[in-house]
Amino acid sequence: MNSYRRIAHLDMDAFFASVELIRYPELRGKPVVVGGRNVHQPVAQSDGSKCFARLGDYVGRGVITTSTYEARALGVFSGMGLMKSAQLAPDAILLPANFDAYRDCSRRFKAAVASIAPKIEDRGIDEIYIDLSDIPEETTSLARRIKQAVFDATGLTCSIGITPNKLLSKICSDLDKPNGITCLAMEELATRIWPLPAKKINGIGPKATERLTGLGIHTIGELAATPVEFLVRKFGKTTGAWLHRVAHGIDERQLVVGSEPKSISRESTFERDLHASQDRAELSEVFTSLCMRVADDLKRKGYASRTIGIKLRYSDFHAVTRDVTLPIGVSEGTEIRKAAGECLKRVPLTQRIRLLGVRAGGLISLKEANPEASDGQAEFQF
DNA sequence: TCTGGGGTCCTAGGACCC
DNA sequence: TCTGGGGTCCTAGGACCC
Repeated sequence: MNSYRRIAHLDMDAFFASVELIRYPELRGKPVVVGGRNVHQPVAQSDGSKCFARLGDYVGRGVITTSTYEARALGVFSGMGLMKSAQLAPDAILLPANFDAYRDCSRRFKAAVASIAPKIEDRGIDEIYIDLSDIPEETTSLARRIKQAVFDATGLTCSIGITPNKLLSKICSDLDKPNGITCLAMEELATRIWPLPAKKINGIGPKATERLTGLGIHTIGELAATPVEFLVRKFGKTTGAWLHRVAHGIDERQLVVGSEPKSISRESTFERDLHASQDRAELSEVFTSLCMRVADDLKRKGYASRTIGIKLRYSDFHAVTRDVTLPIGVSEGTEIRKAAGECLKRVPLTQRIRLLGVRAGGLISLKEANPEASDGQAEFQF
C-alpha cells in the first residue's frame, strides 16, 4: 500500500475551440465560440478567405459548448444561451460543433499520455486522471514530458495539477490555465486551497453553494473551520462528513480504470415547443428516430438494455422521467420503441413539450442478452 | 432572448422475498 | 390481527459533471 500517492489531473485547454483553431488558424487571437444548431460551416470565398458565421446573427435555441479565452474575456462562457451571449459579443465567430474531430483528438491525447503513464481514469472527452505514483521521475519534469507528448500528438496545450489525491489535483489543474503545471503538497493546503471559493470542489454545485452561502460559508477554509457536527446537522451524516473531509483535502479514492457504460441515451430539444395532439406526427417521428439512434448506439457498442426510459421536458422547463424494466435485454429499435411507447402513456401530456429523450439503462453485453448467439446456454430446450 | 446533450451517482419509497 | 428485520429490485426525481 502506497503511503504517498502522486495523482495528476490533466485538462485540455478550451478543448473544442482549440481543435477548431487548428483547422482555422486565421481565427487565432479572435473571440470564437462553438455551439448552436444549424450553424453553417465556414464558406470559402472567391478571394480565398472564408466567411464565418457571426454570433450576433444567431437565431434559435442552444447554448455555447466552448469558447476561446478571447471570447471568455467578453463574458461569454460554456453553458450560456447563445441568444444571450450574442448580446455580449455580437462580433464573435460562431462555429458548429464537430464531435467526430473532438473524439479523434481525444483518443490521440489519451494515447500519448498512456505511452508515458498507463494508469489513467477517463473523465470524459477532454480530461483524465493519471496515477504517477510508480513512475520514478521528478514531478515537474514528468509533467512537462506529458504536456509535450500531448502537444506532439494533437498540437494542443493542456493544464495539469499534481497533488496526493484526485480532489486536490482537479482543483489545481484549474489554477494556472491555460498551459499550466500546478504541483501542491499537503502542507500548502491552508495557503493555496483554503482561500478558494467552496464551489471549486468537485461535487459542490449551484445548490450546495447556495446552502453554504446561506450559512455564511464562502471559502474552502471557512468550510474547513466549520465543526463537523454542525455540517452533519445541516446536511446529513454522509454529506456533512464528506464536506468536512474535502475541505481538509482528504480524498482516498483510487483511480477507476476501464469502466463500462451504465446507460446510453439520446435526446432532442425542439426548435419550438410541441403539443402532444397538435404536433402528433412530428413528435412521433422524432420519438421513433431517437429510439433507432439508441438502438444503433447499443449495437455498435455491443450492449443490450433491460431498462428503457423516456424523458420529457415541458415548456416550463420542468422534466419528468418514466422507465420500464423488461424480462430480457433488448437492442432492436422496434423493441425499444414499443417499451418507450408504454412509458409515454404514463406521462401527462397537457403542457407543450420542449424536449424528448430516450434512454437505455441496465446494460448487459450483447452476448449475454442473446443466448442463442452463444453456446452453452440452452439448458431448457425442447 | 431563458436554459444543449451526454452521462454518473444518490436518495427514497414500495414491492417482494426470506 | 399485529408485526421483526434484512436484502434486492424497481421507479422517479434531483444534483452534479463534462
